Amino acid sequence: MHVGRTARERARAELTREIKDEARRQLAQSGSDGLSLRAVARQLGMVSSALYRYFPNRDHLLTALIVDAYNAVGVVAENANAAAAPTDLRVRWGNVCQAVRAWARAHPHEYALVYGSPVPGYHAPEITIVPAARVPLVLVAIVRDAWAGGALTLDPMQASFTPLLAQQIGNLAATVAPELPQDLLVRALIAWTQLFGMISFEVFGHLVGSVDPSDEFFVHAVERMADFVGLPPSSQG
Amino acid sequence: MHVGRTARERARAELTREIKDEARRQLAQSGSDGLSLRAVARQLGMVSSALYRYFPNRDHLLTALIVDAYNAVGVVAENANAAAAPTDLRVRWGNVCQAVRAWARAHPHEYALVYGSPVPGYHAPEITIVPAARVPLVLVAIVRDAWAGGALTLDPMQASFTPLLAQQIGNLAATVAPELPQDLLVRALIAWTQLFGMISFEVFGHLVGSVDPSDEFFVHAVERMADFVGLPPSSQG
DNA sequence: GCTAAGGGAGAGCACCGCTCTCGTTTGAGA
DNA sequence: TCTCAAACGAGAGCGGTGCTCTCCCTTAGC
Repeated sequence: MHVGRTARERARAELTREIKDEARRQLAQSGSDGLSLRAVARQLGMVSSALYRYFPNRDHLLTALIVDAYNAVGVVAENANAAAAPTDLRVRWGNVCQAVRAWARAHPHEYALVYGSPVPGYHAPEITIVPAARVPLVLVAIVRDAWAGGALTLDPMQASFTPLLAQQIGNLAATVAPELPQDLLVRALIAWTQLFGMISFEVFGHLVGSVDPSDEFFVHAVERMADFVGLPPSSQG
Repeated sequence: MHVGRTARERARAELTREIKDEARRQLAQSGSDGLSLRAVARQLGMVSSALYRYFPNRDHLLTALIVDAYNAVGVVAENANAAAAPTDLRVRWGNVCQAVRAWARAHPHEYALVYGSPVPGYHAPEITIVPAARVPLVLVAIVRDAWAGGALTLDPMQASFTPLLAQQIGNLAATVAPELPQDLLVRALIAWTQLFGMISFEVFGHLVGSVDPSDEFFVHAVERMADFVGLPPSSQG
């Protein structure tokens, strides 16, 4: 594996990882604003300027953490999806939603880094696109399986799309789910935004006055959105 | 009105307002991280320490801006609701959602300040609770009117609530909509989270790969969520 | 073995939030 | 009307930040 890697290269890779680990540790404690390059360097026993050999500036370090966070929540969602019987679509759906929520609650600052306000002056670089798509792709995969299996409890309707929206959804479908009726893809998108809206409200404290703790509201809403996309009742029930 | 207000008191009130205005100006340009007390003071021709006579620290200034932002979006929602015929529930619903989205797009940094990641170490003080409730209260008001008028297109079901959730919803209903079936209130909550999830995704750039520009997706989703809560078709159509 | 690139240390710049001290101004009560 | 405490602005200063630049040592490839 590490053929041709010199000692210097290995040291660089390792230090890069250590910097990210320490940065993630501080991020988890203090949030992205509290993440200080100087503090990271201090913790690693080096001087702050040395850190710039590995990351050109603070934003690049944050970007690396963002990519890692996207991948972390993506893996969690994929595993949750794979843990259920492939034919039990509703359990898969519920597992994925629960897994994303659990990850968000366990890593609120990383969640905020990714799904909260973008860092000022910061615009998501291309590197984040693929990892960012992992969770929605899992959700779409479930809907695709439901459609392919003829299991959906509602008939997709086509009529009500404006031309531009139909085109946008068509383009999106072409890359992620060509065979899926547009109506279903739109419903999945809506469920996707609802899921993260709900999680964000919980993690950021907007549910405190209404449904907090929100565990039961969450499972209820997830079921309702599973209804909304047309998933059949759990085969196990 | 200003009986008993000394010149000093009036000057203090005015300067406090000017500080907030200038802070809001900088917030709109640079985001909350870019908001600097020193820069605000500089712009106002005073020295930074003088600013601490008016706000004990940066967080208090941010809190004032948060309250203002909640009220701003709340007013916008209330006006949009009032602008439609009271009986045309779906138009009211659509107006409110569109108004909130428009405000968010026009003031992305203020939106991020309120609905994005909470500032590190910052926990929403009580003063924000009432202003924060204005938008959801408008949504609930529409659902209440629909229920009171017998206009809803679906029958609320009661069965599927767990005890804790039923209790939470009951408590919430007691303070905002005592006569509303719990099922309807839950549906409104879900629609509320969907609305802000969708707006956050748009403002924070998470829809770039899928439905962007998202105007038409937004109106479609709003209609779908109006269906979801059971609002009847527009009486004007 | 030489040389160029890689990498750490340190000083320094301009900024930040915040505190403290020191005069000045203001306004309310004696 | 005079007094005196409170309110207020200016300035210096502390410890922190991101980032740059220079210096010097080490490493790796020719």
